[in-house]
Amino acid sequence: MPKSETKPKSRTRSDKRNRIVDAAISVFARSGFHRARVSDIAAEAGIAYGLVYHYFKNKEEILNTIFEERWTGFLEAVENIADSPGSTEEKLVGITSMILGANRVNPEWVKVFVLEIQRSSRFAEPGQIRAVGRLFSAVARVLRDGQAKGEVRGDLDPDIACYIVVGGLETVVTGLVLDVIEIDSSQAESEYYSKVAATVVEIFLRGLAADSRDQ
Amino acid sequence: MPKSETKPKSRTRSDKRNRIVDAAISVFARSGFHRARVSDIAAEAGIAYGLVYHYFKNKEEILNTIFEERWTGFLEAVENIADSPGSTEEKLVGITSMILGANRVNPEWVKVFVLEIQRSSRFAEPGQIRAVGRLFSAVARVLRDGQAKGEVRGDLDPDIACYIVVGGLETVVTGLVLDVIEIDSSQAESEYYSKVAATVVEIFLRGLAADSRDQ
Amino acid sequence: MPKSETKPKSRTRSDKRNRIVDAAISVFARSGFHRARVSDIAAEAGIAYGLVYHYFKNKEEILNTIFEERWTGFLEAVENIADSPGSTEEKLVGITSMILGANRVNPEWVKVFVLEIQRSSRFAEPGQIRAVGRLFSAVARVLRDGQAKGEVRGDLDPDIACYIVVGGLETVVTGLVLDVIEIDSSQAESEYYSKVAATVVEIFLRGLAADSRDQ
Amino acid sequence: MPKSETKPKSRTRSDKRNRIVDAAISVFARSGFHRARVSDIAAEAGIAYGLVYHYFKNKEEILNTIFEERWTGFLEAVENIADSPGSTEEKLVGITSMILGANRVNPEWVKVFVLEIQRSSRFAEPGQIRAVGRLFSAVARVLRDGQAKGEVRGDLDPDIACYIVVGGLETVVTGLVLDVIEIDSSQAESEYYSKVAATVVEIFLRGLAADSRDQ
DNA sequence: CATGAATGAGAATTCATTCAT
DNA sequence: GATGAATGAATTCTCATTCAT
Repeated sequence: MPKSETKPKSRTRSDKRNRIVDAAISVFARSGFHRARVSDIAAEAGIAYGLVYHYFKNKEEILNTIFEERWTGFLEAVENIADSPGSTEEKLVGITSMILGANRVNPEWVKVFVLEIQRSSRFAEPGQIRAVGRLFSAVARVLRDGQAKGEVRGDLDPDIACYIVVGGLETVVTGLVLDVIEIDSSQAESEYYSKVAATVVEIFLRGLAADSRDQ
Repeated sequence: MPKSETKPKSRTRSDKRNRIVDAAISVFARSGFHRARVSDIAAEAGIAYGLVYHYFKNKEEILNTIFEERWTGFLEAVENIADSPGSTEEKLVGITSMILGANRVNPEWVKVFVLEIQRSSRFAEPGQIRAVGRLFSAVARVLRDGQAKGEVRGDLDPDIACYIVVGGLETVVTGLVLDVIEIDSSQAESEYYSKVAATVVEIFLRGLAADSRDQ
Repeated sequence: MPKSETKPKSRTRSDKRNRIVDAAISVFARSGFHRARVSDIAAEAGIAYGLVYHYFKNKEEILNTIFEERWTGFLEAVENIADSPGSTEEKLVGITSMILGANRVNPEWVKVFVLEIQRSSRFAEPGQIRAVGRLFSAVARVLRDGQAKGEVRGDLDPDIACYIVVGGLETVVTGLVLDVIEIDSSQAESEYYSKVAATVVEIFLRGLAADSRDQ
Repeated sequence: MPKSETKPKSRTRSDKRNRIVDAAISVFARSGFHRARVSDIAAEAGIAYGLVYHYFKNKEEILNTIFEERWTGFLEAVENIADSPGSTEEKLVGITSMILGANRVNPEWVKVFVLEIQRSSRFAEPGQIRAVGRLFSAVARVLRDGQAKGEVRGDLDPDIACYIVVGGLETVVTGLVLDVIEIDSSQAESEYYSKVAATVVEIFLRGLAADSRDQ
């Protein structure tokens, strides 16, 4: 066989697979999971659509893969922060920055996670609810630790409060994802994100009320 | 003959139409918009397949109708509270209670709104983004008014803060909708809702930090 | 019965019925039989569409009615000409004028006949083929009579020739119906029709060849 | 194992596509475009339902394809004759024979063209009206050239006369297609066609009138 | 590994027709 | 006669998934 070209045909295996996952993220972000066609994903990845079925059992498994492979890494980073020795405020700032940062670096990924994975029945499925639940748990743990250290009020239920923190953050992110929160063009984007992060944590920690600090 | 009770028959003309909308809410809540079949809705409503198309142009229009006819009423109630003469705290408690209450009275409606309408392309459509935006705006107005009255810190941007408030609330509601927030069986459900409402408003106003009050 | 108003409620019966037929002609001309909805016809007639089924068994029967009630009258007029004592040329001019005239007076009717009734399987249905056939037969009779009188060449088969005459005419009419034959704006419409009629008969009688007359 | 004869399998890639087109012609000829179901076409072609949509966007596109792919070839043959150096009579005989011959060789194709494509809105669509118009134009050109050469009377408008020629021919073809023109069983079919062709051209050139030649 | 032709279950939608009022 | 709500069969079209090459 004269097929001895020097083409770098190595790591072909996971190369294509990753391209499929990346393409799926783009397409899911653009069209949503249900509207996305497997052929769209293949076209975006530049491969034949039959190949998708070499790497994935079906369309749903792509979504699961996005979730498991990418979310898990993200989650571990969050849990690292949650279980670090810092103060509650430091931890919340860290988690908030991480989430907002993810949105800046890879908004499509966040969009898919926020709009597709979390929703639908998947949210309620054991495997994933546990995975999503880990985020809530991490935040709840931060709060509980804070209570133990006297940094967080003891009269609040951390298992409820964590929903407020994660949900508040998520909606801000959603607003950014959907371009509903308008970014003042007079300020650099990165500055705006800093401002948002500061606002978010400030509200969670010190609250909206004027008297809470002034008294 | 006990036939005298089966008699009323078609009374309000839009009797069937309402039954379709109600059925759609149930089915959408159960299966999600995409998975829901028109035939499911018809079966749930106890009417024939084609009648759905007598009243609605297509499946999507049912979703829009749910949104327009029911969300608008809800929104007006929220705006009434926002524009009432009460204190910021009273208003936030009012709005929070209203949202949590809606979830208690008609959880399917909230589920459809939270999981279906808000998502999909609809969230981004002018008409509806504006309608959804009205909720955010109403909360932002409450905060701005509070700033003017000195009840809310002046150093926070209400247009960002409103996302945190609405989002925090929404996620709590979602948690309740999806039964992820477990309700301690030792307490009555209604008591639990009160506790949740109090916690939510407390966090938004006074924050999580212990020192914010103690100092 | 106190219903003694002086409203001219007489001939109501066929009044509505005729309105349905007229409306159907318009709608069929506009959309074609298959695309035409019964509700379109009812709307055009200004009545409830259930009423259509009072007067007609189904949609097809409306088409048949148009055919039978209107075509028959037209056909009798043609047959009258065919069986009149005039010369062959006079008869052909008469028939041609009648067809072109019908198109001027009621183009929708002609359009429906040309495009809908004659086509489709109906052309082949016994009842109608006979009725359509009567037109061909009438023309064939004119030609046969002409042969007997020595006005028409005896070497032509009238049963084939009649197709050429009717078909040539019909296509001219179709061209007019579809506005494919453009009418020179410099001449009045009525003059144009006269010119067309003259051309048609002239061709049928004397042919296209220059030498046929010149010799 | 007798499997060696079932082997050929997919050869030309567009093998199936052509089978769909051929099947569609048969089904359209049998049932008409509107009555024809896509499933009928698939069954006739011996392929799966969905494959039709692999090759064609929708049912209408099949009709368009029949038109474009087959009509164009036919048209070019007609135009070749029209633009050849022969006499007017030779050209008309050539075109007539071509049309009658097409009907003998592939009556279904002619039937679909005559009954389906030409009708419906298609006749009025720019692209196709132009294509159909090319047939009329070709005949008009033959007549105009004949006038220039003194073979055709100069007092006739070729733009009207061409409708008569094409239309006369078409109706004869339609009569044959629909078996309304009965073929005398005493003569061979091919002879009959010759007779029809001769009659048609004879009428167009020399006309029906006895005196046109006798004088 | 790759390809994309082939399959067919599913779902939406249309609309002629019936029927209770 | 008149109305239009109600019915549901019929069809088109989509697209995930399989499979032969």
